[in-house]
Amino acid sequence: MFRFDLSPAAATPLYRQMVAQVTHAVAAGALRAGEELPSVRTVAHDYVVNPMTVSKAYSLLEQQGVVERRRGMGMIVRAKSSVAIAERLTLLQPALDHAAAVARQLGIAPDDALTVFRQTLDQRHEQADKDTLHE
Amino acid sequence: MFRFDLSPAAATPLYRQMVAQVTHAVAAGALRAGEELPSVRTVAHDYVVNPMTVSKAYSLLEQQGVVERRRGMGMIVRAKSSVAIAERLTLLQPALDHAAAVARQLGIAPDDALTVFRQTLDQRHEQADKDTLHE
DNA sequence: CCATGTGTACTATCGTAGTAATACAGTAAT
DNA sequence: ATTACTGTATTACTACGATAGTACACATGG
Repeated sequence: MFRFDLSPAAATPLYRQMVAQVTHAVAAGALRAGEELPSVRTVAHDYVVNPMTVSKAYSLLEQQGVVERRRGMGMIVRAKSSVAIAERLTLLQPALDHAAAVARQLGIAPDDALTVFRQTLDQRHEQADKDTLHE
Repeated sequence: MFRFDLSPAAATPLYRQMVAQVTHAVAAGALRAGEELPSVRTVAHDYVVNPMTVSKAYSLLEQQGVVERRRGMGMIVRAKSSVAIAERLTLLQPALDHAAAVARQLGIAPDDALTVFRQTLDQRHEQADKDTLHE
């Protein structure tokens, strides 16, 4: 079952965090067509969030065509199981644009920015591997 | 005189945009110690925002020790003219962290993310060069 | 049918953050 | 003192996110 990673304190609202995470998981193929999302009430209970907040996120996901709402039965993933690498890069682009803009404002050389980004990516991968072992 | 680049429609509030831009400019050495920032009312007029919004940004900048407020006289840059590359990279880090997190959620290989980031950086540099010519 | 599980509509309320309006406070030159 | 700049404190308005409660709609299995 899909697991969220929610930060109530973050600046980005909870329902947007959910939307982004499901969208990314579907694009990456971690969530496949036909899979069920956890029920509104389950998520609300597990993450101590209001059911309507979850429902709001699911509604948005339906608008985007990512999931299919089935009243009385739960939500299932609608999109094709995995998305082409090109489309996934499109989703990544905004984050990269922002990072590049900041780098420029700071007068940081592209090479330096790239080096640090490489380190950051490596760290995340190591961390992820650890997490996987613990499951 | 320093120029802002404000997007009223953006998700990040105006006053935070200002804080970030001044902070970055000072760190990069584009704004040097003793330089004056444009007056609250000037900025308010030029960018069609409320003077208090500008003042709020300036207050935050003072708290951070970046500028010095002088009632009746305007704000001047207080920090040393330029900051070590290491510290500038610290300011860049959050943006890179976010990009790396999204890349992982999307299941994008580090090499692919790096490649796209390199392209993005290059585009920004070309664009910046063009802008400079037009000034 | 009914109990229990799904998701939803609607309305009201609360808290917070961002922004705006007004009136005030300090400096400098005339 | 006056004028014309500077920044500021206080207060209020507004929008948005999140919550709460209630009532409803659909599916499934007993």
